[in-house]
Amino acid sequence: MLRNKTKYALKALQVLAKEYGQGPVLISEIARRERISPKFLELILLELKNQGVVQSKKGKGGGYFLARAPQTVSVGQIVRMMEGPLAPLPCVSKTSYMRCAECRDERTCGIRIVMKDVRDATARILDSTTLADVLQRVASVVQGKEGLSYAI
Amino acid sequence: MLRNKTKYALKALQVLAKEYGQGPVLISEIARRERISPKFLELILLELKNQGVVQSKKGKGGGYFLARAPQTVSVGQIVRMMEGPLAPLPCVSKTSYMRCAECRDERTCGIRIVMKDVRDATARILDSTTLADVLQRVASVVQGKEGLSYAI
DNA sequence: CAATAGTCTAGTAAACGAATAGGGTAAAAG
DNA sequence: CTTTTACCCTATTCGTTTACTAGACTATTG
Repeated sequence: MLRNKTKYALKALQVLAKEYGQGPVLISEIARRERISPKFLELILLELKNQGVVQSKKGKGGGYFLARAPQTVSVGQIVRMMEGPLAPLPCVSKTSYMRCAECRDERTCGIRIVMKDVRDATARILDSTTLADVLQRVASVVQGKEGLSYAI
Repeated sequence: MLRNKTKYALKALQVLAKEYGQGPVLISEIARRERISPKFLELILLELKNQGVVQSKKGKGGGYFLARAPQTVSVGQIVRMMEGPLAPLPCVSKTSYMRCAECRDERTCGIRIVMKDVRDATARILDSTTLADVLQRVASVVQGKEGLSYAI
């Protein structure tokens, strides 16, 4: 499960992607639109800024905006920033591999083999989906092109 | 990331799957083979027993054994038991759906659309992989049929 | 009955998660 | 140049979870 922090980061970036090229957006505006605690969101945006994903402007007319075009920011990048590796186990992570202390033979660890598949599938999806893609898929749903709902 | 508890549960079940049909295996034996704290493993096996995945026998010649054939126990079942839903967000879980409190319109939430894909991919892999499959894939690696290693 | 081996309840130290608090600093308006 | 607007940054709180550890209890076997 993703942390709230990660979910909020993605929601905020979705807003900034939508407003991309139209000047800065206030923290309070994002918070209002996504119903997130403004103070908590501030922390999150600050972290995204330190990671170089967004930029900010102070004073009147200030706010946050994407540092790069929405087509160049993948969901995978953001999730890794906020959450750490995508891999279900550290021993299958490509970006921050670590062996399991107790594992005798990594090569023949069945759990690892399966979890590597999961990691690869997750990475394939998240790394190939950009903020622009996300906006487009939302637009498709609104136009009734994509799956309308799904059974709980 | 999976918890140690989940990883240990899967490792223990892998051992029990290998020994399936050959009588009970001692907690201490599993702990030794997988280098897990025996006391912690005890708690985990107890939980698996209460969930009906394994059975036990007390006294001399006792130990734990699988309650069902390895072909009928999926990794997905075990992960859900120990970890909860596979879904990265509660609003895309099929087994324990819950809406996000702050979400205005779930249907047009971009994050949700992407995370639903991740959930589906994960579930497809974990629910279609049984303990027997895991053993077989390990055997394949030992025989040099499957990917020998992969770059870190 | 003694030895074996699982059952079950508690406890605990450390880390984590989700905020909240509040003063600091830069930029623009007047 | 001072006020207002907004972001900047550090610290703290508080409840929950994680990963164990301890130890007494109970059933089975020989």
